[in-house]
Amino acid sequence: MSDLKITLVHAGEREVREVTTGTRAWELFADDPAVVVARVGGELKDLAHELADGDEVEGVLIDSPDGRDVLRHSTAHVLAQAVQDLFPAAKLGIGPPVVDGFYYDFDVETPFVPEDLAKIETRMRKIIKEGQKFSRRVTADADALAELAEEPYKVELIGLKGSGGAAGAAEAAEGASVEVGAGELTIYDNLDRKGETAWSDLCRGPHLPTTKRIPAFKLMRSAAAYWRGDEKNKQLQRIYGTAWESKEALEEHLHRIEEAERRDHRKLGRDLDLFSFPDEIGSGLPVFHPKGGVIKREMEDYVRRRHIEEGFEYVGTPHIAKEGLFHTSGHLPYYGEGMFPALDVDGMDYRLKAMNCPMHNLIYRSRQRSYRELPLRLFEFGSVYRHEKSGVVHGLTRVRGFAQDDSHSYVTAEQAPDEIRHLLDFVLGLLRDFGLDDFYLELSTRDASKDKFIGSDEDWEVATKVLEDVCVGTGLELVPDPGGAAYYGPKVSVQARDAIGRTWQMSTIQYDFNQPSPERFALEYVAPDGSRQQPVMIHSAKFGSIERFMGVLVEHYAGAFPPWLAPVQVQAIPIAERHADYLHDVARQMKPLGLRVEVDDSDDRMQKKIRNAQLQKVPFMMIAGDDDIAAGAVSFRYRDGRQDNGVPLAEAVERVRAAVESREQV
RNA sequence: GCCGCCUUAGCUCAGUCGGUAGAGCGUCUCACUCGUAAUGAGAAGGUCGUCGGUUCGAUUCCGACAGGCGGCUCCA
Repeated sequence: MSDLKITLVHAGEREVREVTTGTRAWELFADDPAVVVARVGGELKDLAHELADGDEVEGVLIDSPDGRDVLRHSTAHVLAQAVQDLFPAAKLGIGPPVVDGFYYDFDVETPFVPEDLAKIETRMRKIIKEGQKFSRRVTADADALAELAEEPYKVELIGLKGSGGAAGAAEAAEGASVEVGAGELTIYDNLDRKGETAWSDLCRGPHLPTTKRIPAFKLMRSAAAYWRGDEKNKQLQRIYGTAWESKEALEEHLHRIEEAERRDHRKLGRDLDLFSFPDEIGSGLPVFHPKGGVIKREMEDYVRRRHIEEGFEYVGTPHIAKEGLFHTSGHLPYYGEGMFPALDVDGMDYRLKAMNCPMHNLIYRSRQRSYRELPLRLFEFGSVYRHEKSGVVHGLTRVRGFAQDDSHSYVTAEQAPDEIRHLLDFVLGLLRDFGLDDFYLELSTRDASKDKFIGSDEDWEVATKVLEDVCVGTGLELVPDPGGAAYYGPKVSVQARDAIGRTWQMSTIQYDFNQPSPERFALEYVAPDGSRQQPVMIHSAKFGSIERFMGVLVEHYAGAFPPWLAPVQVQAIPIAERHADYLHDVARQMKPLGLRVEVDDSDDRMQKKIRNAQLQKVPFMMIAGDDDIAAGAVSFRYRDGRQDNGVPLAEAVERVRAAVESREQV
């Protein structure tokens, strides 16, 4: 029983303590029930971990990111135990923590139904109440294989670990590393009050001390998922759940989900009469109603004007082309299954275009180009059609036909960095004008081990370096995305966070040295010395897709658009029928200014009219009764219920006009 | 594309243990004209997603297809 010196780290302060051999981590935190695991020498350990001389120990709180992961992973174990109690034939997959929750995969004969989830949840509550201990046990591979002989998926994971070490396990499946870590193989036993093993699972840990330390959880849904994330593998049944440090935190989480549902653009699109997806047209093919058309037109007008201001020339290209064009561009061999099948026209195969660049290349190539013309910037709203798999179509954010605000800048290699910088500034300014001002960049690069990328290593290196330098120069957060590049070149995308913190990828800038090459479109320009040189093309989409961007805007604003985008900017509401003419007069003064004003002269009561305008999320309700008319004024009501009564007419008109012009929210 | 669930009036949803259906909101008509989120009365509106099967009889049971939802895979 010699003494050990350990360092206790707490809130940035370090305290050296002497403890006796055999001291376990929990003894340091006995007075703090929020500590659920310990960070020892930088690694998370169970509270039952035995301390060694020189250890640095820090308590990890249940409401910290690591603490929540441990809580959620432990809850996943309880889920698995409950499932195997109720469905003894269920084989275990993996059960990692994920953002806001956890899941566990099971191989079962029949998929789970909602009633099963309710039963499983009840069983889980019982296990939690029993206060089972999570007990760690180190095992040899051979012993683990024998013990888990009835669990084929666990056996597979052990085999992968054996073959490839940590890398093998990491590749086994996203999340599989929680089952088998880099070091020794461990099994966690759940011990009941009597100390008997109630259930066991192969697991790296760490875990909560006991199941009783799970304060709040809920099973969310079940769905199929491919084993190890591979389409070719068997589908297992995945149960998703969430777990939190308190009932309140769980409630808040569920509330956030409700809030996201309230903002769902598919629902708001119908409620606000913006767009629809008629069955008769086909899946993923939206139609815009007049009110959605206003928003779409405002977006288009804005982005067309901005492109012209930034030196782009507006062009137009058709929706279909002979198949050979997409062989030349390289799209067909690489992404053919993403395009709609060919149309036979007089024995010749035509394709709906899935991208605009090949056609812009033909505009470039329509005559000889001089270096004096570069950068040559082409822009259009290109309607493209992509044969998205039936299961992925989603509202406006994943459609089969959409308009890209697509541009291609043809530049010399030397001009490329400046052009990219220029485009990035353009994009960021645009996003800000649409109310998105929290973003980061993602740099998608080639995965050299995959053959879906064309071009030489040197060219890829140069292109990637150019993009990276520009990105770093912005000072924005930069996240790498290895393997995410287009087949023809690396890509930088701007990720914008919306009003409730979700991130969306819309704007992209791509560096392409492949399509201009002699094997493809053989684009050239005449250099100052008279030689023929190959330009670089920079693909760029600001909204990305008009449709997707609108969907995101609907959710970002929860349908309450700023006046400049609002389909109806002013809803005029007479107090009584006799006040309608006055408001029609005011509307006549506003309309020449381009303002979208409607007078509600229906025979509803004015309270009802206000309610309707409120539900339609109209930014300005303009009300007039006897008092207003006598004063030559109107009264405003805003969406938040705020009132501003007796505003003189001239001032009222100017207020609306200024709000629209400044693109501010009201 | 794969797995599961779903599809009844314009919308949200009841309902029929197999005998062809209801409500609220909305729409239309009439009356009412009211100071900041729902005036009252009346009416219209559905081959119960489509096609096929079982059955004396199918909206209901079975199958296929289409569309939707939640995931997985994918996302140039």
